[in-house]
Amino acid sequence: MDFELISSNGSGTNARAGVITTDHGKIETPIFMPVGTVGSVKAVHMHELKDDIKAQIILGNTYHLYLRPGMDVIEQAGGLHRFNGWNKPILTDSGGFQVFSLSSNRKLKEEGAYFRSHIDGSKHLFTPEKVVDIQRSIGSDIMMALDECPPGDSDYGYAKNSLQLTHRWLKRGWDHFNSTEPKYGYKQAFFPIVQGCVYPDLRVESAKFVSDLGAEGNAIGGLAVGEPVEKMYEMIEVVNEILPKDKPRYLMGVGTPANILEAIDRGVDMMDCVMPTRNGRNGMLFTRHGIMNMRNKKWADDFSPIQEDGASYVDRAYSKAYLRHLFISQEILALQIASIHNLAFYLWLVGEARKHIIAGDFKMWKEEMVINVTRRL
RNA sequence: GGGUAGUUUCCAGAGCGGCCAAAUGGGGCAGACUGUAAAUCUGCUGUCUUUCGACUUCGGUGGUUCGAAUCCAUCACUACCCA
Repeated sequence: MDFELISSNGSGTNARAGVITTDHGKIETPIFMPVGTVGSVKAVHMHELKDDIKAQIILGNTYHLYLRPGMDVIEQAGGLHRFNGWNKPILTDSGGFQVFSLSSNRKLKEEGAYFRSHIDGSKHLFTPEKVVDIQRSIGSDIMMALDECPPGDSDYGYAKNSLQLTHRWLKRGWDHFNSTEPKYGYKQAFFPIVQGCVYPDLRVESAKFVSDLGAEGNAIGGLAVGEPVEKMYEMIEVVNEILPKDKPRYLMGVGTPANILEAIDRGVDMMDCVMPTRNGRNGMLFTRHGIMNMRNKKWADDFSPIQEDGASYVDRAYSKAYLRHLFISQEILALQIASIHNLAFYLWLVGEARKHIIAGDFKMWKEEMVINVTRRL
């Protein structure tokens, strides 16, 4: 994996534009990465992902793919790219987020995280090494370290202990990564993850620890997990002050359109989030003019296009009234339209951000766009 | 023409003398959702009131009772069965 910085040092902003090159193609940053947990971006076909949404990289999840269909199937398929038909870059999360989201089904020990499967209750152990092995089998272009993602309201003591465990795991995962080989003939990168909750000194310590590994890219985790949004922005600033400038920075699991713009402003290059797909399936549409809840009655007789100047063909192919009807009728097409729309918007948003970074007027454009995308329509 | 069952808040449907403004489901209205156990979850859904609470409702009318959606009489209507 290679990262080329094309533009940075804009006035009043730390925003950067760059290009990541992987064996499955290039990624223009800043980039938003649609989430395809079990190997599928929910409700969206691969051709829509490529041609309509213009996704450049998608996510998969180690925990979910390991449980189902299992590594034997993925390996027989020749890796996830061949299995799901996505021949562009794939990044896999390690299962670290499931340490957080499935906290009632897991137990943390020094050796790793013991999970009970949410599917059948069976017991599994995820170690930092095993998670690397699984991601080797999946064949993701970028794999993530196993970490503990503590809740946003964790106290300092918990955060400190958690961070130390994450760092010990990180060292083990990194060593294992460096002593193993890819299975499918193309290169894989390993991203370590900065933790430390909302405590600047822990974030600084973690950012230094992570930077010292010299990985090809670095991630910021443990944000947007319940802490105030201003804390999140502060932590991004603290961490990006330390993370190497010549490596991509990946802010994990963020966020709203406004969050994304603010993160880019603070020097983040990569982001992912379930929000455009999940909230889309639940009737929420993000646009450059504001947010629409498509189930609201006010759209019932609004026959104007979903978004006249939208980034996807669905924006002009269907009306607001029709999309509302589909949601109210619980038609599966509603979920497809909303998912395509939201993802296309997210990709458009980061694409525009990139243009404005290169043009040098990102800051001004961002200030205005943050107001627009936050508005309720 | 005869018989039987029934008529409850938007719909379906509980309720069988006080704990009923009335279960439950649906529908409706709104909200939430941030490295996906989510096509999910939450709230509201007679009127008035910020709350407490007050008021008007269970086909119509008239009774019984301290008290009726619940018991009685009668009228109207609906469904099914037999002619």
